[in-house]
Amino acid sequence: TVFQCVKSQVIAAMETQLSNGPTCNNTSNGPSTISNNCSSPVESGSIEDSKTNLIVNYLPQNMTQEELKSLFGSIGEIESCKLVRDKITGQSLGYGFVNYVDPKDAEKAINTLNGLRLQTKTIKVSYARPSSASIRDANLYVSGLPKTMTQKELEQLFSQYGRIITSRILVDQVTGVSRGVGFIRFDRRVEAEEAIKGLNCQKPPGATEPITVKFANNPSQKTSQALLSQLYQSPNRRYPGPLAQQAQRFRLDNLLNMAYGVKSRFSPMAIDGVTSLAGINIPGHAGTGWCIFVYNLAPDADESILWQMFGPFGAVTNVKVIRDFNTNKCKGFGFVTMTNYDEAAVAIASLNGYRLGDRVLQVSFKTNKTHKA
DNA sequence: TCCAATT
Repeated sequence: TVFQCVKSQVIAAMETQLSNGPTCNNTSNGPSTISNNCSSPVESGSIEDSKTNLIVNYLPQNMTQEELKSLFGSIGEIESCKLVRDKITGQSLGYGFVNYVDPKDAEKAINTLNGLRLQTKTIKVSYARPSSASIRDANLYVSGLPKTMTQKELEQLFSQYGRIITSRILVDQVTGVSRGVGFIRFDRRVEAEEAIKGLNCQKPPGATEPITVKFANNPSQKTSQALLSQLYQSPNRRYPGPLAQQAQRFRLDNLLNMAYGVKSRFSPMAIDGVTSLAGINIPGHAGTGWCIFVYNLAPDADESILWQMFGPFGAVTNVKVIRDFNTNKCKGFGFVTMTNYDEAAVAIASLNGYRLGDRVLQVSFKTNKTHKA
């Protein structure tokens, strides 16, 4: 069976060479990392590790850098903030960096925002390791795993080769049973290389078949290749003169739309319902989104509770707890701004009457009162 | 047989 393992890899390598067709994978789920895999300065032992710089993973695909800054800005003053995007398509790669002014705010952000549910994702907030080539391309793809192997057992098998940053076993979306494939991300590439040498084509303890261990594909590269491959097949690719450029741009937009549901700022499809309604006086609509009034918050309520309540319903661009100027305690209400009307409406319908502690919340679109009653 | 983890 070891021979079969090697043979299957040779065939797989051939197929990789041959297949450049478009792909569409929108089936990603949230993270399922066991244990605390945060890279803290203490764990990595380097005195030079930043205590203010955070990496944020598993962000929703449609989340913008402004929304990221708004979310983490509710904790404390931000020095800089960056959402990482694909260099070619501009698509969010689902992670970003937040650098605080005060290390205490970075710690607070980990404690309050790590594990926050946003739409279909559960975000991960941890200290960013110092950027270096040695930590890149340290992700392994593992296949042929026994269906009974757990994530913990997978980590135990690989942990002898280095520090594991994340691990995951893919499961059937319907049955929840293991698909026998997974991922292991090590702290360093050299650790991943050693794990391949030690575990590829080997049988895990108790297993009847050997596993395959190799470097994982880079999802962002795959995205770019699929899109460029389609662009290359367009009829006017041989004459990329001035006239063709607008069409190319348009074509790329349509490809992005079809493949990923993207509405880029160049596309006519970016003109959605909210944009076309701008200027019309509608309750709760503030031009930049839909403002929601939240009443009956506790005196100690803070912004994070609003993010936690409204974030799962869709794109939230801003939250604010109204506080007494002198006591700094919440005056019992706050506001949430959401980008999309539909998501705001569902959030209101779901959260109005919601019991938070011993209080029943009142949630509605903000009304436009010009004077006090 | 592939999840958006290093600016």
